[in-house]
This record gives sequence, structure tokens and C-alpha cells, in this order.
Amino acid sequence: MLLSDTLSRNYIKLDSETDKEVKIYVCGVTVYDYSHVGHARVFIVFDVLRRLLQKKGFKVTYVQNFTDIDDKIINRARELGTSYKDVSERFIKAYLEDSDALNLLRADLYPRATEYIQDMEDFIKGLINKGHAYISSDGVYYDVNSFKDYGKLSKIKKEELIAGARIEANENKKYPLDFALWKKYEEEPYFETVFGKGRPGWHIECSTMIRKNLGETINIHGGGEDLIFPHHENEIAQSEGLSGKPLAKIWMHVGLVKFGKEKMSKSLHNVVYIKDFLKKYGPNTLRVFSLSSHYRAQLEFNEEKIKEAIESWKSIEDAEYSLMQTFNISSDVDVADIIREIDLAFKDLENDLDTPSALNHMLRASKTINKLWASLKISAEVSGKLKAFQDLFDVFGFKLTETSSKDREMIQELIIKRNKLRQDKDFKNADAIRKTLLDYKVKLIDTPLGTFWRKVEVL
RNA sequence: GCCGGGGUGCCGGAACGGCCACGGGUGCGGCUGCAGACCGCAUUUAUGUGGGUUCAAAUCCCACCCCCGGCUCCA
Repeated sequence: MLLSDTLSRNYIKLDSETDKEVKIYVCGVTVYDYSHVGHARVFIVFDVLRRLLQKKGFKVTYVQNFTDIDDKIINRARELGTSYKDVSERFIKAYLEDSDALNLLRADLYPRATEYIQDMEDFIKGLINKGHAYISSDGVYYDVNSFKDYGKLSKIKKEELIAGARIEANENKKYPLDFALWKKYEEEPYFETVFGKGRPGWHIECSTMIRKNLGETINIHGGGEDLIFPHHENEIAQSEGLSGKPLAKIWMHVGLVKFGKEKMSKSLHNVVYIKDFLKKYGPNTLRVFSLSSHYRAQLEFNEEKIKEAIESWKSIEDAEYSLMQTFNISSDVDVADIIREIDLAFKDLENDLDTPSALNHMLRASKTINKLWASLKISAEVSGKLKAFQDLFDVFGFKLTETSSKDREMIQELIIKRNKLRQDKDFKNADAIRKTLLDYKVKLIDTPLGTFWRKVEVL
């Protein structure tokens, strides 16, 4: 299994012999609003990675944080006339609902910044002792010049960054690039520490929670590419400054989702929320869309691409049904071509999670399966030979739309009724039933061997 | 300026040294009571420009042109 590493700009091999346990930490969301499809892409990518690693026999520990104290949350609380806790609780709940709807595996742990204040304090004390941090009148700052590798992740040179003139001047800092570990605040909300009342800087929570929950060096650290600088750069400075050891063996960054030509961002008011997307299309469509280009590449959100994702999903969905709805016949089909495509798809995934190519191969396998089904050649035996398709389907994290048992009964009854009408050549009423079921996204397929129904995600 | 990603058919977009990717749209036709799924054909002998390497290049090398994102809170 190869993965590309932002830090070394190289592929790094994950070996199930030497890396038996894979510790993954992914930067989660700041909970002040609903999550959008850009967030979804990141978490879908890591979801597929987890599923693949587990399938390959790795033991995976996956941690994803919630930033639950932050100026944006406080501002939002003020807007809504409530407490920051109320806001963060509400959006953590919303995040988990989206996550489940997307069929994302739950993390092993979702640490929250506010639960680690004491650990942050200890961490910062450690940095001060090591000469990497200093106390100033308005807080505690990280001394960037004390860490010689500063800039190694983002390939940024300190002088050039300052020359870029984007850095705010602040008299309380020794050096413009120094960043806050602790910010003093007298007004609520604040936390009591030896540094006085205040709130943590943005980056310290991740360093602290990784150290505490996963140790000094983890296997994979990930997030959106917009976190490379300054967030991950600063995490490296903090964690490696304290431990003297590499923070992560592999840094994975997922490309941003753009809305049309622009970045999707709340400040540009062009976000598409996950919950809205799901209402209109569905979770599998969003997965296909998110994985339809390589995770490191930026992905443009537009109608064409959504439409394409829908069509792709329909093929895969049909193939999945085709293997479930077998015909009671004896059929001997050579499935070697299909198996080959599935093998190629798995190989693609192991090659730096090349999902677009893997999806391509899966699509080809799906088309062939659908063809076989259309010519009534899928017996239980043939389907059994194609178990690998199911494995691939699961690694991608796809899931067919569920139907309640009550609905199943109703559908069966309607099908029987309709087939009676068809026998009597009352096609008008028969078609009315087809139409009714279609409103519930239930598609009927008549074959010489009977009528089948499929609940679909999108019509 | 610095860091990164790109320029492929009507459109979206793969492939990163060799065999028409794939999909969408549109049009015509087949199958079907209808529909879906499926099948056939057309659009499709496409790879920013100029050199080079090679039996073979969209793919490697050199130069140039043009787009996009990030460098500020952000996934």
C-alpha cells in the first residue's frame, strides 16, 4: 500500500508486517455551522482508506477531533443568543448525523478541545521549558525561530512569508510568525490556567490530543489541503519541538472542493451543505462524486459532474442488485473478465488511493454484470463467484437504500396486483401502479423470469 | 514573489511510455404491451505551443504560452 506524503513529496509504503497498527489522526471540523460537501470529501477519502486498510488486515485506530471552542463558535452563540457550549453541542450532533447518513465509519475517538485544557497547559509548559515558547503580556507564544525546521511541510521560507506582507504586526510577539499557544481573555468564556484566564490557540489542541491519545509519532495525519499552512506546520513545530520525534510518518492532504471556479467557503456564501445534497441526491452519489477525481486534486462542484456521478452510481447500484436478484437457472458464465477488473480496482486503491481509476474499473465490471443480468444469466452460483464485487462495494463504503419490511410487503402486494392486471391486458391500471411505486423511488423490472423491484437512490 | 494543481473529442474527465478509458449530451435504430435494464451506429482516428529522446510520447527531457487554487479563519 503506497501513500503520498506531503512532507517528503514521496510515496511511502505502508506494510502490514511492519505497520501492524495504523494510527490515523484527521483534523475534524470547527462546530459552528453545518458541514458542507468539501468537508464530506475529506472524510469520505479517509473512510475509504480505513476500510481498505482494515480489509488488508491492518489494525486501524482513527481519531478525529472537534474544535469546540473558537471565536466563530462564540460569535455564533452571540448571534443566536445562547452559549458557546450550546452551539458546539448542536453542531457536533449535526455532524454525526451527516456522518451516519454518509455511511462513514465512526471514529474510534472524537476528542474535543475543551476536554483537554489541562493537557494543553502541560504541553505549553513543556514547550516553555524547552525554550520553544515564551510568555507575553497577552498570552503565550510559540517561538518560531527556536525550531529550525519551521516551514518544512509547506516549503515556506519564513522571510518570504513575512515579505508577503500578510502577517499582522503584533507588538507582543518577538517575531511576526510566532503564533499563539494561549490567549489571555478576561471576558467569558475562558478557562483558568497557570497562564491566567484565557483560551487556547488554534493549533495546540491537535498537538495535545494526538500526544495524549495516540503518542508522539503517528502513522498518518490528514486533513484538507488548506490546513498545510499554518495549521499543520504549527502542529509540527509544537509536537516535534516538545518530543524531538517526527509527528507523523505520512501527511495526507485532500484537495479542496470548488464551487464552480471558486473555493467553496462560508465567507463566499457558496457552500453546499451535506444535508441539502443528501436530500436532493443521496449518500452514494456524493461518494462517487467525491472519489471521482484523485484525492489530492481539487474538485469542481458543478451540475455536469453531479450528473455524471449519478449515472455512475446507477450502474454500480444496478450491478449490486443484479448480484442479489439471481435467477433460478443453471448458468455457467466465465467471469474472468469481471474478476480482472475488480482486481485492477483493488490495485488502484493500493496505489495511493487512486479512486478515479478504481471507480472506472468497478464501472466496467458493473456494466458487464448488468449485461449478464439483462440476458438472464446471473444464477446464485455465478453471483457467488463474484463475491469480490461485494468486497469492492464495501471498501468504497457504498450502501443500497434501505426499505422497511412494511414497505417490502406493500411493494410485493402491488406487484402481484399489477401482474394480474397485465394478464388481463389492463395496461392502463398496471402502468398506474408502476408510476405510484416510482414516486417512492421503487423501479420495477419485468423479465421473462418474473418481475423484480429495486429501490434506487436517484431516479 | 513563494508553494501546489492543471491545459485531452460537442461537454465532463481518465490514462502518466505501447492495446478505441469511461461517462454525459445529442441524433438514428434494435429489444419491450409500456417502462427500466440492455444492444448497435454516429458525434470520436481528441491530447496548449515549439524542439528533443525513443522502434513507440498525452505520457520522459528542455523552452515557452495560458488557466486555477493556496500563502488570512478555513476541510
